[in-house]
Amino acid sequence: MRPASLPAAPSTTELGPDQARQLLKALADPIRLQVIEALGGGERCVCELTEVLGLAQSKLSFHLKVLKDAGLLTDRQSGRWVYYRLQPGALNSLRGWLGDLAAGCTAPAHPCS
Amino acid sequence: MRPASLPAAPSTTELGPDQARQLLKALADPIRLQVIEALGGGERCVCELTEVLGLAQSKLSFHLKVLKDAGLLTDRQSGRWVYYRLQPGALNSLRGWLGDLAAGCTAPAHPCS
DNA sequence: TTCTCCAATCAAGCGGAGTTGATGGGTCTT
DNA sequence: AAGACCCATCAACTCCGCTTGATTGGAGAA
Repeated sequence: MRPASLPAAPSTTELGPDQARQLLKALADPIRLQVIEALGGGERCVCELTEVLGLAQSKLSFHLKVLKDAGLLTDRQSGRWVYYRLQPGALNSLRGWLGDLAAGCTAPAHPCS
Repeated sequence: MRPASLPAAPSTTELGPDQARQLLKALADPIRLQVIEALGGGERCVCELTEVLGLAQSKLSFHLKVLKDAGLLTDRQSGRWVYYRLQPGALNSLRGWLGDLAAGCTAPAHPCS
């Protein structure tokens, strides 16, 4: 059994439907979207995010885990703080996946019965 | 200044965060993803989709409504059948939105306290 | 008209994601 | 050492999305 929890290889890797679903689900939440946007400005520690977003520490930790498990975030511990940072490759992978999905939208009508 | 790392797909319509969330949520379901993929082959009526996907009529109708409300599908009635078809612009809009989101991922570290 | 078929909608039940508050582990300070 | 601080995790609860089965409406067919 692998150590697991490394769903996101670097930059543009082909991701399977499960990983894509996990990314979509992770992004489809207003709080997690705020986290993403807040981290768009750069690496931040949890204590800072709780202030900026006005969230309970427990709640924020829960959503950070969801984002991390999806491969959208990585964390780094420094002293007693934990810094989270975006993993831009994940967003681009999802973009590529959506492109592949959209690529199969040309076909003739298919009369029924 | 643009990161200039991606071809910058010109999104058809700028969508707000609410619409983006709705699209993400609609796509983050295995059944609805199967519907999307099935419709990638072209327009299909509901009765056909129930057979192909092996779903109860009621269940399929529920998911079709979710996808339609999100703007991913359009429907057309012909006789007593209803045909559903993909709305490729929605996928591309979401792609563009993801691109904008990923565009803000370059920033310096931000030491805490 | 009545009957059959297709699809949307409804109500009820179920299950899982999200929230809350408390606890525990880890690190630095005193 | 003890204490303060940051963060993850846990248990209990709420709530909403999904499922199920039945009903309704609409459009042909007999």
